Amino acid sequence: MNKWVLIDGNSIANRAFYAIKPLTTSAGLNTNAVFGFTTMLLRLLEEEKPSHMLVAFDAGKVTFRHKDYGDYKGGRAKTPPELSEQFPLMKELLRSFGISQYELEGYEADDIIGTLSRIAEERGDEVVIVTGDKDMLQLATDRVTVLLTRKGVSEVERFSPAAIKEKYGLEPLQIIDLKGLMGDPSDNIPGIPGVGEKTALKLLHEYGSVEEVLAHSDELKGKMKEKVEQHKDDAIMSKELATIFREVPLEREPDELAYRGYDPAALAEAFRKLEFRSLIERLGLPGEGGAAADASADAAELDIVAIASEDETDKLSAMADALAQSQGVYIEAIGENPHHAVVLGLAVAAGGRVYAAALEALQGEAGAPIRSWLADAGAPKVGYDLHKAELALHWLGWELRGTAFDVQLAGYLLDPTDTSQTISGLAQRYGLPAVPTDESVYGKGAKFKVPDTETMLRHLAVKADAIVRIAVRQKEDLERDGMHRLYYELEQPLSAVLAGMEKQGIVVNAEALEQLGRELERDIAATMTEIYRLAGTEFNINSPKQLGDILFDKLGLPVIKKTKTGYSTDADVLEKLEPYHEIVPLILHFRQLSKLQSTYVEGLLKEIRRDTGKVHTYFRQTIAATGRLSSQFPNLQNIPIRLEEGRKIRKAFVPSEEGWYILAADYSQIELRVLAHISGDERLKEAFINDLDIHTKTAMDVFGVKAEEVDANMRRQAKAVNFGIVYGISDFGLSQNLNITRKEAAAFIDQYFAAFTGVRAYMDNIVAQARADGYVTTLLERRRYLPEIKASNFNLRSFAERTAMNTPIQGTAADIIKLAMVRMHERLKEQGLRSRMLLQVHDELVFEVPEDELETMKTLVPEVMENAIELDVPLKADVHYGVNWYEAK
DNA sequence: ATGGTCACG
DNA sequence: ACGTACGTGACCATT
Repeated sequence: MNKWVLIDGNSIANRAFYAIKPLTTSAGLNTNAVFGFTTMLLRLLEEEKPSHMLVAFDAGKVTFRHKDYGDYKGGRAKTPPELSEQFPLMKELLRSFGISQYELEGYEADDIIGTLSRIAEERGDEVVIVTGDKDMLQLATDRVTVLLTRKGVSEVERFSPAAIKEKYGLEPLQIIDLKGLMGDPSDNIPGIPGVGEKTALKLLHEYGSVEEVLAHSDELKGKMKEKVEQHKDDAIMSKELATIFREVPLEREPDELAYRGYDPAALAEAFRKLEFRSLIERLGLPGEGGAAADASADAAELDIVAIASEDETDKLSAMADALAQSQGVYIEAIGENPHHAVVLGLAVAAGGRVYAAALEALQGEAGAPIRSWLADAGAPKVGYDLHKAELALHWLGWELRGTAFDVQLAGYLLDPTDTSQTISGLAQRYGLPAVPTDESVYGKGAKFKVPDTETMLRHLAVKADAIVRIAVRQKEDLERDGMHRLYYELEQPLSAVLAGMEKQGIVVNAEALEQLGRELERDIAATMTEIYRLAGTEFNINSPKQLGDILFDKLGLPVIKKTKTGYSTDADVLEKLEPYHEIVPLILHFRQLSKLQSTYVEGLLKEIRRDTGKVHTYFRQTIAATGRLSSQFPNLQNIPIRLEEGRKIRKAFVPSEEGWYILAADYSQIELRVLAHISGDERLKEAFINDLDIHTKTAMDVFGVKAEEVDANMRRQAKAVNFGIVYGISDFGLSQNLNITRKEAAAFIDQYFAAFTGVRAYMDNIVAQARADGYVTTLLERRRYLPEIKASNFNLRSFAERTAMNTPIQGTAADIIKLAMVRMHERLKEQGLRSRMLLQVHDELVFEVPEDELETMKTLVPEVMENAIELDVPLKADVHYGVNWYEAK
């Protein structure tokens, strides 16, 4: 059977444009929408394997719909020039792909697709329609599936008539009625004012169509009745406008749309013009002049000396001699966890050559000069993820010092939202010679395999060479963006501090955890038995699906919230269900216990190293978009504390030496202090200068009462408002958190802003600034781009606005504690202290301290933390110590 | 691999 | 009208 893929070109291009970060060719031509469009085409070709394919575009400014309704698409914002200039590129690219495209004066892409899908269906063919426009769901049938883009263009949702029924409770054709009732502001289709999706769906479930709703308008009540009756004509017209016209006079024969694949040379040429090097490589397209664009093409230009074994002493000594002129180094450590990574080898770009040596070649005597070069703090190294390399080498007994520049770290500062700072990606960004991706060399997942040594070493060499070139460009960029000092004075030094903490590790007392585990086990078993008894059957309580069946189908409890796959059973929901059935609190209890058991008892026990008796976390410096650290393998930044049962886990975290103590110091209200500083709000500053209880103070101002009139509940609510402010407040979010109505939440927020006018001004300004600049910054000039701040999609835009409010606050707090860590590291060394910094938990630093240093550390740590930076308000750090982490409270 | 849930700041 | 609090990581069940 034939399969047709019909693409709504304008819709997909639009989605791609707003979803994908700005991207230009070296000549400055915008290509982000083309890029998104291309990846979408590639995925469709791969996944759908179409026999026929067509991309339809809107044509002309006036369509037949304008004849009936002059205002059609009236309110729509103009297409930005950055996008319009990309349409010719897309059309040209389609020719290179050999994919048909079509546009017809007076008709929209929808109508062309509607007509073709009808024709294809009549021939008995299968059709897949790809669009971002929900209206097109009206075309779905047993043979016609509609793929709607989600999350920009990276994901699609597949709609058959059954899926539409499930999601909206409507037949495909009723989608037209839906739009008739609710209208569509983006096309200036009026619908009935005051009727949104929720109301429209309710009406349609009841009456079935626009006509039936209008016929029964007398059954409606109040405002609704009034509106419907007033806007009958609008509803009818809106429905007509939303109806896709399926009789467009096409001048094409169906078989002209047959897709026969692309010519690799033509496609490669098109990609080269667009500078889509990664795609050329990903598809294995021919390079310029026809040679395959594989690693060897680029590597051929490199002068590589590959050293596979320690017998190659001449080469090894040549490598050792060249190290003095070394520029770039790449150390290959395989595996996500650097404490268990396997080092394959390293490559050094030096003196016009790249030396690449396998680990085996470096382990003997001939490798000694290379090992001492690695350990030499006076020998500067430019590399990629040297933090990971340092840890991986550590467990081999090798040292790595003298990190001068790291392109992964610099890449993160230049764009902290770019989740994969790979050498291949960085090379592409700067228009440098292509570097094969690690995936293309090693494969991934179950298919991961180290190739022959020769190939592996060549890959390392290419990466070492690229590092040097990338570094040059990044240094310019860091300077340009004002992040030079942030990099050299903060992040780069911090990297070594973190590696030191991670190598040190922290002792976890296995016996203590096992004891706790046995107690949990008893409680879990008893709880399970009771749950099964009340449910009348045994089931997997850990399965949200099975649990949902028991609670909502078997026991008939009310459904509070749904997830996309079924009933929601999260703690929020269960708490609301507590009064209905005695099984509910038991499930909450079970959840709490099994979380502790699996993640914190069993999980942590697995991470204790046999050789050190410690857990060695990996603090990642290039993950969090705000500038915070993250912690993995295990995550030691989320050890329980809020509930006493879980808090006991902390008793297992103990000092590594007899008679030492765990000392923990945490910033008090650092984020609100930062907010006071950057907003300049006088009242908030005043509160901190006088060291008031900030939540009580907030309650006084929000509720307009005196200090002694603030009760626990008022303080709790004020605290939630303060959290909300830091997160980029919304009335809905606050109402959820406090279990109050949206109106009440909105009133709190208004009260807050009336009192803290400087905070309101800051929130307004930062959003405006993000709009104008496209990014926000922290106090130390850390930057985060927010392209979605201009999105027309309300959700995307709102999210970006909240992020604009939150990131400078969270990020500045992160800057400050990072500064404190670097200073603290220096002070410990300068003062010859034996105390060791072990952990950072966002606003807290954890140390192990010998008894005779307790007094010193009790003053030194808060002093360093409080003076890490000078703000308009004082910083405050509290310090506690004890024989374990639990007692340090 | 993905989604749901829950631990932390 | 829209559907939400900001930032993470680990575990389990399910595909």
